[in-house]
Order: sequence, then C-alpha cells, then structure tokens
Amino acid sequence: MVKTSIPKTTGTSTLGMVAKAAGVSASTVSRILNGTAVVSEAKKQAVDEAIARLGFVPNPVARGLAGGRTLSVGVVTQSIDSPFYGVALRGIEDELDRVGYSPLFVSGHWNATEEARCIDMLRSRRVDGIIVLTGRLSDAALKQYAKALPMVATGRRLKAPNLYTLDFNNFEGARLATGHLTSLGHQRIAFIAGNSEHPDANERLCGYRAGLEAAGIAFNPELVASGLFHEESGMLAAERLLDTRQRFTALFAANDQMALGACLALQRRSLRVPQDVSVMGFDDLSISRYSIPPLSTVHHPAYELGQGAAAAMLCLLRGEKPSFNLPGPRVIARESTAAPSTRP
Amino acid sequence: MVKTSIPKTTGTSTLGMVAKAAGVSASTVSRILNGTAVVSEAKKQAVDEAIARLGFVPNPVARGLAGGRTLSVGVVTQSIDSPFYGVALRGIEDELDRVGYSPLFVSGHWNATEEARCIDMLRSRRVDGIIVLTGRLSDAALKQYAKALPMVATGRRLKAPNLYTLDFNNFEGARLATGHLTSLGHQRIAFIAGNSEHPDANERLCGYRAGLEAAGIAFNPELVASGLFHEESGMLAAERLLDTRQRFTALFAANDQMALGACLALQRRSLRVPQDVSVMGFDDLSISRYSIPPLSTVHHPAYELGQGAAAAMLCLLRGEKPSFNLPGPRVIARESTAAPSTRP
DNA sequence: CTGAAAGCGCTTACAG
DNA sequence: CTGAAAGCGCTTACAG
Repeated sequence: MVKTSIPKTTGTSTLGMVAKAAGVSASTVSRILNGTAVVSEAKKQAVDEAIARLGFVPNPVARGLAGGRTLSVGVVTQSIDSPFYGVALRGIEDELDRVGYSPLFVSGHWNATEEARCIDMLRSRRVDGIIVLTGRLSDAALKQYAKALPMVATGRRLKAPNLYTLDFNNFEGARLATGHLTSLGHQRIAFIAGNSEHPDANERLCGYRAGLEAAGIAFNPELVASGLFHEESGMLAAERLLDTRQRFTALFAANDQMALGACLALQRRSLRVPQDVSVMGFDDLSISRYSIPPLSTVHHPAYELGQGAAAAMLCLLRGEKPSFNLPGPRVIARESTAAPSTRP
Repeated sequence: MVKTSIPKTTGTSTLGMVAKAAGVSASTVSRILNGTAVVSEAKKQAVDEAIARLGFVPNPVARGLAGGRTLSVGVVTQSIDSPFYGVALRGIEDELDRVGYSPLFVSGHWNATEEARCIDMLRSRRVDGIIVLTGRLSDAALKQYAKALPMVATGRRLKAPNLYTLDFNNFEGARLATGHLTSLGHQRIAFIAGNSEHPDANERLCGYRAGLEAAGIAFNPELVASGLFHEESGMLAAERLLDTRQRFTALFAANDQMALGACLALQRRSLRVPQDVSVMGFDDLSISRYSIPPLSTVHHPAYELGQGAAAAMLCLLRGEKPSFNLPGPRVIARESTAAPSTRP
C-alpha cells in the first residue's frame, strides 16, 4: 500500500476567487484559461500566480453549462468487458488524457436501439463529441447525429461533414490469413464465420473466399459454419463442421475467441493442433499468444484504432480535418498452423 | 444493420418551457421531477402532460451545477481492459442503469497517485459518489474522501461513515483450491504468488499455506515463485519453478492469467496437464473454461462484486445503510486437475 | 401547496 | 486589451 497525500478538497476555489485575488475580472480569467483572446502579460502573470496559489481547477460542469464544452467525449462501445474493444478503450483513454479530455463509456450491446439511447444520454450530458465503436447504427443515423455534434465511427467508410470514420481492412486480413494457410499447402480449409448481422463478419468471409480463389481452390459452402464471435459458438461450430464428415486440414475462424473454442472442440475429438488440423484466428487478442498451442492469427490493431479514433475526434473538435492511417493487417504465425501432414 | 429512428434532437426543450406550457412555475416542475414536495394533483398532471408533449429530458449538467446531483457515479477501475474487472464494470453498469444513474469509468493503473488524480477529476465533474475497485489507495485516504462524498471500495474491510466496503474472501478461496489439490492426493504443490504490493496476493498466499497445513503438509518456500498477475509472468514463474529441480505434481497460481501462462511453460517442457502436473487457477475468467485443458479454478464473482458495489452506492446515496453479501468462493473443478500419477 | 428570486461556476457577446 | 452584464438550465431557501 503506497502512501497517499491527504486528498485536497478539490473544487474549493472558483474562477471568481481567482479573479479577485488577481485583481482582474472574471472574464479575463476565463479568457486566459481558454486562450480565447490576447491578454496583457502582466495580468496573465497575476492570474497564473493566483491560480497556482489557490490550486484552482475549473469546474467542467459549470463550463459545460455556460460554454457548451464539457471536455468530455462520449464513447459508445458494445460491451464494456469485450476483450477486443477493451484495448481500443485504453487507446482512447490515453489519447484523450493527454489533452485533458475525459471519455464517457457506455455500452450499446450490438443493438441499434440501445446505441441510440446511449447517444441521447451522452448528448444530454453535453459531451463535446461521440465516438462509436462499430455497432449496428445505420449510416444514415450516424450522418444525422453528425449534424448536431462531431462524430467518429469505426468499422465503416463514410464521408460526411463533421463525421470521420476509421475502417480496418478485414477483407485483406482474412485474405492474408487464408493465404498463410494455402501457402503452407492446405487445400481443404474450413471457415467459422461470424454472425452475418455483424459488419466485420461478411468482409472476413469474403476475404476467406478471395484467399481460396487466389490459390485456385474452389469455395465449398459445406466447409463453412457460423458462430457468434465468442468461444462457445466457435466450439459448437467446429463440432458441426466435424459432424459433416467433410475433410479439412485447416480451420480459419473469423476471430480468436471462436478459434480458441474450436481448438477445444478439436481436442475433445482427439485431433491435434496443428498436426491434424491447423487453426488460425483473427484479432490477435493478448491471450492468444498464451493458448496451447499459441494461436496463429491476424493482428488487428485495437489500441491504434482507439487512439486514432480519439485523435480524429480531437481534430474535429479543433475544427481541423482528421487524416489517420490505421496499420494494415498482418499475419502473426505462431504454433497453431503448420504444413498439412502428408498422410491425413 | 437494423434500421434506426431518426435521432431526436435531444435537449431541445427546457424546464422553463415545460413550466410555461403547463402554466406553472419552474419551481413546481422541478419539485415534481425530484419528488421534492407534495404538489396538487391537477398541476402534476398538467406538468406530466407537458413533459411528454415536449419530450423534455432534464439536463444533467444544469442539474449538477444547481443542485449538486449529477446522477453519475465515478468508478475507479485499474485498467479499462482488465479481463477480471471488466466483468465487474458490467455489473456496475447494469445496476446503475436501472435507476437512471451513469457510471464514469477511469483507470488508476494500480498507482495510488494516479488513483488520487482520478478521484480529483471525478469530484471536479461532480459525481454523486465514487466506487473504487481495489487499487492502492490507503485506507486513510479512502476514509478522508468519504467525508466529502459517498464512497464504496472493494478489496478491503473498512468501517467509516459514508463508506462501504465489499471484500471477497481470497484467503478462503485459496485455502479451498489448495484443499482441492490435497484431497486429490497431491503432496508437492507449487504456488505462483502475485506481487506482494497487491492486496489480494498476500491473502491468497496465506490461504495456500493454510490449505497445506490443513493437510499436514509442510510449507516449502522453494516451491513458491512470484508473478505479476499476467500470463507472461506466470509463464516465467513456472519456468523458474521448473529450473529449481524441486519436484511438484501440482501447481496453483494466484490467478487464472498466470495459471494459463504456466500451462504454456509446462507444455514447452513436455509436461502434460494434468497427467504430469495438475494446474489450478483463481478467478474463473470466462476464457478459462476454454483453455486446453479447461482450467480448474476458484470462482470469483466479479459481476456480483460490481453489482453489489453499485447497489451499495445507491443505498448510500439514498441515505440508507447498505448491507450486501458477496457469494463465497467455490472451487470449479475442470480438467486441469487430477490425482497425481502413481509413478511420478 | 406554490412563486419569485437568487445562485450554482463559468462563458460570451456587447461595449468600450 | 478588458469589464459589466446576461445567461446556460436547473434547484432551493425564502416567503407566502
């Protein structure tokens, strides 16, 4: 237990007190605080000194009421405990923190109605802007919101005033993953898709097909099963795949969580990874590096995604035009993939 | 993509407009909203009708400035992407949501100074109360804060006015885990402890020792290594344990993440789990059920912890005395533990 | 039971 | 460059 200084009574001094102490008007203090106008050096010094002496910290609540700026940005994530988006939230937190902004996290649970409710709530709390991490809101709704306040959204590609989007190339990622498998010599590659309502799911499925095609392998719908992006569903999907008696030497899941569930299903049927079946995931969750065997996957830069979304929001807030490049997908080859055994 | 209704322009109508529309004073509307005084049925109806017609939603920012209540509670978690605390955050979210409160999540990063900064920030944002998820703040600091606003903290046992604490019995959990292993017949049980600065770490170590003692097994410090509660450190600790050439048939880690890392270390040395070494974790993360083999562990009710903390805060806010019982620890026996093989 | 008034702590036209 | 004043949208004594 580290020792802590006695909590200072925050919010004890007000802008008015600073003004009086410095012998200037409240307006002047406000201007200095906000860099809203040029102020004589002498007064500025007096004010800075008074601020330091009184330990003054502006009250964001009052600021929000008076000026419309609360120095907070709303973040609609889908589930506060998502292993993937959690990392993105950290990126947002770090980026915002650097300039004194605070994030307000709310969960939309992949439900457009709930997401809309979240946004209404955030707006009633007067956030300066809103970041939406993927989700199910329509593009039209997003554009509509952007008329009222700056918006940044991930998982889509949209152009509209006051709206910026960041999109990871899921198609390319899945194509690369499939390519990794085909270049290892796999011909029969099963795929566990995500639920089709999820925007990323289709792109990854298309990438898988493109990867097969590039290697001259025909797409076989019987080698595809669907899951819900979590472990349990991955396990179930793998079992279904196994039950079809379709032969496959590799299995590619649309995300790591499903890949991990699939590994367990394989293990239960006494199939070894990668000797009997190579398994490939997508996202590169931090746990995937410690699964047994460590999971080969596609790195999805969650932290940079969050950071970039926050940086873009800050740009929008300053009235600038954001431009941000998300790192592209890249294959992380670990031990769950190998060349198919010669005698399957 | 689900279709969404066009976002309604929230915050468009004010309390003043409602008052005018209903032909009453602003005070009366405010009283009805807050149930602050008895109001004649006739006016109440007129106001309710006006509120509905105008789609009025009170502005929490103004409310916070004027009344001091923002209907928000600050939550100091340690890392926004912690797999364990993430679940607790969900519990907090759900519980608060039921009564229209919003959580404000901030990360203290297991650093007393940062946690104190978080609390200052939350107070400047005028949250109605603060929940601290474990962390490193001193008990004295917590009590001090509680003089200014309601506080709820987890991971300790404290009594003070306006402060409520929820504590999970880590000692008992670790004792039970060790008991599970000894009752399986293990005699040489290694332990991967957490870093001693972490409050839970010591309790779990003590529980381990108590479990050994209950089975009449002498404590052997050479069978203990320390980690940092994450996978990597668990892997390293297991390697160190193996390098000592001390024999052990079971390994108990102070949390699941370290247990998972340890499993990988064992696997790299060609030791099978559970045939060669049984492995036991602590926390029961959702992924642990899908590790290979599925990890035996101690269930730690994270969701209930968060929910209980939020419920306690709501009590405090209502001026009531909270009383909440957290479920006790229980062993979840899965496939990573088994009786020691006869010929080790 | 109900209003008028003051005020929460700031910002921002409006005038110098 | 700088003040005085009004106002953001609510709440809460203070008087009826």
